[in-house]
Amino acid sequence: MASRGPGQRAGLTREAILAAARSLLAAGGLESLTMRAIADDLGVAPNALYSHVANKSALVDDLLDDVLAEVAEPSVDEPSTGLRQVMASTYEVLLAHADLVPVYLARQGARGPNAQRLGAIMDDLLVKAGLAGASVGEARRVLIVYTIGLAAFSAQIPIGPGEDPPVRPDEARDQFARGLDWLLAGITQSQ
Amino acid sequence: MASRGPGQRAGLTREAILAAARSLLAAGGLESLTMRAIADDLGVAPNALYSHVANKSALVDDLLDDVLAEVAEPSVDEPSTGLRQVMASTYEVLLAHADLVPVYLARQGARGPNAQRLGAIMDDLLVKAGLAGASVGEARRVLIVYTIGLAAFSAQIPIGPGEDPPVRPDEARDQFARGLDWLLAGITQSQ
DNA sequence: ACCTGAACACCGTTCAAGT
DNA sequence: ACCTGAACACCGTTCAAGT
Repeated sequence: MASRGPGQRAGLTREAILAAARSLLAAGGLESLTMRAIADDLGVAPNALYSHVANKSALVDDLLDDVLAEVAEPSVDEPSTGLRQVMASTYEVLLAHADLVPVYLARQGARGPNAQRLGAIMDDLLVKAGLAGASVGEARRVLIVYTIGLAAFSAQIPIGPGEDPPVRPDEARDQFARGLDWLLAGITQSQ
Repeated sequence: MASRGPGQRAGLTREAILAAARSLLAAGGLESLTMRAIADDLGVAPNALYSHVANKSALVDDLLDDVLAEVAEPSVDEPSTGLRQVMASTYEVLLAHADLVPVYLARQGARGPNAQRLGAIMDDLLVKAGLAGASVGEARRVLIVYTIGLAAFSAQIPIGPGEDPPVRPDEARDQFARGLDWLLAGITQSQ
């Protein structure tokens, strides 16, 4: 390591920091995501990160919203089908980033631009399904909570009494789809 | 503080430690629950706790299962009503311990004796409702995930896009009940 | 068996200084 | 503006010792 003195640039970027955070998360899970580890991977002093990120919390917020960019928008206008598509895509994206799911749960649950975009899409479909007023927001929240919750369950984060055998990915997917159908049936038939 | 030397008893108990942990949690939330703070409240050195608790993780596990002891068992045999009762009671108990809800989510989600007991009760009701085989466990997990998820949402832990006004307790309760009805309708009608 | 003092190996974050 | 060194105020946990 040819060392830099103070004032010498390391070419640090916000995007480079996020990338390092992602690979750290993928490799060692949530508990290995520390500012010091990120700095270490980038060959930089821990406090150098604070020139590009306000604090760890803001960094994690960015991480969470970035993932939601991968969620596919529905390809049809029919409400039930459309909702099934967005929620299924969200579920798959969350499973693909299983290490982040506990963060969505414990933390605020993403409030960035991508979360906003998906929320608006869901609301549109719910209105098309005949919901109005407060029940639109209610149904949206129920669907989101259900999806993150099931993703947490499928992502090896055991919930509830623990005798059950470990869930296989395809079984988890079926289970998610079945519960989602239950919910959508209840939501649409209640109008 | 008349100080004790090494070897002198402080009258420490596992139950006293749990009580201190609970009040710390109630006062300052999850982030104020540290081994050192517990020790401080009990007038004891931090490492003294390790004579009564294996580690912080085990302590939190006990905390989580203790809360579930408050959940009321259903008073009727009719499956839908019984399930509505257990889940509603669980929801209320979780809301009464809002500070613990993120822990249920992020962490394993309780595997102690009380969690087992409630799981068995739910399974009984689901079987009475006509479910069989794998769908019993599926339905139970869906109901548990939904209940903890909605409790998290109601307990001021925002989930999803964030324009919504803060949810009032009674609104949250209504929302939980509505989604639960959706789920139960879907679960029972699918048989 | 139960507790203390001291220490280890960490955290996130701030501050002053260098270029 | 971007980075470093050093430090602050914390963590959970372990180890050796005292009674």
